[in-house]
Amino acid sequence: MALEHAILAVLTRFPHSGYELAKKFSSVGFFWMATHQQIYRELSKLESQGWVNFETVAQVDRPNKKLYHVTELGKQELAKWIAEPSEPTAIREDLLVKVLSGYLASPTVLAQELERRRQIHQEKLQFYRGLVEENYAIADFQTLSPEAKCRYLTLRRGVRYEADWVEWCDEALQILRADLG
Amino acid sequence: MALEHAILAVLTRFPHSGYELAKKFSSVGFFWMATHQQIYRELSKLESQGWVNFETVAQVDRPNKKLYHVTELGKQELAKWIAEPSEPTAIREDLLVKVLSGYLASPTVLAQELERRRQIHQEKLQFYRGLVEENYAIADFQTLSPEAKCRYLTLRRGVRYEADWVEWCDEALQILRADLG
DNA sequence: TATTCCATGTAAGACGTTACATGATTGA
DNA sequence: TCAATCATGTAACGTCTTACATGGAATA
Repeated sequence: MALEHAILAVLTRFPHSGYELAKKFSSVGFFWMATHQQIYRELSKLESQGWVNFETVAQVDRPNKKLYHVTELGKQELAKWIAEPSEPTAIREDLLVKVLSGYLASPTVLAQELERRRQIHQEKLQFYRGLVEENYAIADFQTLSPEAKCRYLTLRRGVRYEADWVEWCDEALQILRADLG
Repeated sequence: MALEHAILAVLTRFPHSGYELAKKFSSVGFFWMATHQQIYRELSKLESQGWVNFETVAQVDRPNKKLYHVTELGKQELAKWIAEPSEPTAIREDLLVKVLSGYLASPTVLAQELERRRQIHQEKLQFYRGLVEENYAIADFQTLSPEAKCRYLTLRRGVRYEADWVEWCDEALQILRADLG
């Protein structure tokens, strides 16, 4: 399971509350999706394993929060896990099932769905590209610290992923367009 | 849930036994992963909903099998489901969590993992490209039937997906290489 | 006045993974 | 003789999703 390790990875950079983690893990800007319920449950487990601990931070005009930190044990666990080989994530994509059997529905319906998906991916792509420009507008990536290189590479994966979807949607629409009459 | 619809989609083309479906849904050549236990469970559900039915086929020298067919009701359900909008699949990729916190491990370990992944994706890519050459070695895709177009497009998605991973692995290895000493 | 944001949780159910279970046949 | 293939399932457990629940502060 990588959710627990994804949380450790985020907490290694900065301490976060459950609420803050939940926002990160549900935003387009992140490559691991999880709901707040998953986060809170994992945090309890991580704490009972001694991989994280928390301090309660009192706040004025808003609820107090629990700020979680990674422990040394947590960092060791994360490093250990990184060294283990892992398989590619199984692909489970609704849209591909729909395209495979798309000839059963009207061509218009399928084309609309592809247009819609194209737009979603286009928006994510622009968001990611904005992050690249803001944070990595440099000529030589070798000047980055190892940590910054690692973060850049995950962002780069996001850019490629979304761009690839947009291009495929365009291909698909072009091939299906002739059937729209 | 798309597993039930993925099964309907496959059965719409040809009748399959649970065993045959399980092979398809666990192979590299398919874009929806499921174990045989999931398949058998879903088939029972689909049958009690009246979306599929089966005939028992007696075989010599090997166990009998249940050959499942889609019913009219099942086809209608599939067409209905295609028309509903669906969101992109949430990304949950171990490797990206590892890369994000990769600076905590030795650079060699991370590079090895990336090499390993590159090879996995390269193999899948070659497999998909082989399928394209075998089945769609044509100049004009407009000559394909709507059904064949749809099948080609899912395969095309696979080609793009694997190629994109390979290229990203190369980028990542190039950027991380300097830290390997 | 209604909605969103902050902040944390419980509970139920759907879905996915891993292990267990059987048994004949075919090929190395 | 050992492993793999064909063929179908049960059981237990782990993970994910969806709904329910609370309550003050800020904003529209």
